[in-house]
Amino acid sequence: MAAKRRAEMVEETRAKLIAAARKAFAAKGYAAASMDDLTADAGLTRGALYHNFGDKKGLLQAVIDRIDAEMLARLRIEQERAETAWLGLIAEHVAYIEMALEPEIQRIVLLDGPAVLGDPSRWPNQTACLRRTTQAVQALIDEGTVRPVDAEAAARLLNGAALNASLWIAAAEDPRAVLPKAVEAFRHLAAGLLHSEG
Amino acid sequence: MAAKRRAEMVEETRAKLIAAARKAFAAKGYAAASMDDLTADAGLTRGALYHNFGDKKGLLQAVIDRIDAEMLARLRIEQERAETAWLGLIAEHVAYIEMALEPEIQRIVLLDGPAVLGDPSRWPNQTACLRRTTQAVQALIDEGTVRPVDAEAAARLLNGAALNASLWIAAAEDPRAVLPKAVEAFRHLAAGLLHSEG
DNA sequence: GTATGAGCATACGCTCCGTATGTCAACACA
DNA sequence: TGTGTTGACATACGGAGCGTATGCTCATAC
Repeated sequence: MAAKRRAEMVEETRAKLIAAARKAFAAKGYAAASMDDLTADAGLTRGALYHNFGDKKGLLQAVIDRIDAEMLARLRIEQERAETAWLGLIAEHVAYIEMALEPEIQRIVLLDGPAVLGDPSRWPNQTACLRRTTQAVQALIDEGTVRPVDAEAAARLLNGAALNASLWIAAAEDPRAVLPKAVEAFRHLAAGLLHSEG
Repeated sequence: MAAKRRAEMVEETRAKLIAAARKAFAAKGYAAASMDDLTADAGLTRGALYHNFGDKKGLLQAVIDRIDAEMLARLRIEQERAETAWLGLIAEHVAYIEMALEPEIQRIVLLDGPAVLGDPSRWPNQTACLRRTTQAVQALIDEGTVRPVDAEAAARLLNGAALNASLWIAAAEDPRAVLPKAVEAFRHLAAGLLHSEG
C-alpha cells in the first residue's frame, strides 16, 4: 500500500483537487468558491493547487475538460441508438438539453466557463461536443439530408438553441413541465435545416 | 450653472457611474474591474457607488438595464422597417446577431451578466428583448403564419441560436466573413417554425 | 549513500470588497 | 433669514482572497 509511485501520487492529488473544485464551483459558483476551502476539503493546501494547475483559471479549465469528456460520452450513446443520422442529431440535442438541466453543468460549463475563460470555441479542448455536432451536420449535408449550409454555423446555432432551452427550463418553476415544450420547439427549428420536400 | 437641484445632481452622478462602469466592465470584465478605479475615473469614490447601487452587482444590473434599453430601441426600428411580421422577426434577430458583435454587449450582457446575476429570465427587467420576441412569435402564431408551438419556447430558442451565432462570429478570425454564413443558417432554422406549405 | 529535483506546505504582501463612521451641502420650516 | 434635519458622498477600517516567494520532505538517479 505504501511507497506508491510518484506519478500515481500526482494523479491522485490532481483527481482529488478536480473533484473538490467541481463540487465547490457547482455549489457556490467560480467567483465565490475559495481556493483555501476547496483545497482543504481535498485534504491539501493551495500550494498543491498552484503547483498542478498554475492558477484558479487553470483549475476551472481542468474541471471543464473532465465534465466535457463525460458529456461527450453520453452524447455518443444517444447518437448510436438512433436509427438514422438525422434522428441521431436530434437525439443528441435533446440529450444536451436534458444534461444542461444539471446544476453542475449549467453553472460550471455554461455560465462560469464562458465568462471566465472566454468563448468555448477558443478553449484548448475546443468543446468536444461542438466538434462532434459540426461533423454530424457535415455528414448529413454530404448525404443530402440537410441543406448545403455552413456546417459549423448550423452546429453553433443548434447548440445555442439547445443551450438556451436548457437555461430556460432550469429557471422555470416546474422544469419537467416545460421540457416537452422546449423539445417540440427545437424539433421544428431543426427541421428547417432539412430539404423542403415540396 | 451652479446651485443645481438635488435630484439633478443625483441623476448626474448615477449617470457618471454607470458610464464609467460600462467602460470598465467592457474593457476588463466584471470580475477584474476595480470599484476604486472606475469610481475614481468618474471623479467620485466608492461611497457614491454603494449609496446609489447597493453593491457591485447592483451597479452591473444598472449598466445592463441601460444597455438593454438601447438594444430594444434598435430592435424596434429594425422590426418596423420590415414588410411583414415574419420578416420583422427575422430582421430583429439578424440585428441581434450584429449587435452581439459589439464587445460591450457581448462581455457585459451576454457573458458576465448571466454568470453574475443568474439567468436573464430571472432579472428584474426580464430582458425586454426576450419579452418582445415572445410577443412577436405569439402574434405570428395567432395570425397563422407560425406553427402552434409554445411562444416562449420558440423565442428562447431563436434568441439562443442568434446569441451563439454572435459568440461564434466574434471569436472568428474574420468576423465579417462568417456573418453571412450565420445569418443564412439562422434563416433556415427559423423557417422550421413556419407551416410547411406542402 | 548522496545529490538533486519534484511535490507540496507555509508565510507574506497586495488588492479588493463591504460596512461603519464622518462631513458637508441642500431643503423645510419658523 | 437662521436653524435643524436629512440625504449624498467621502474617508477609515476590517476581513477575505489570490498569487508568489520560500521552506521542507521524500522519491529517484547515479
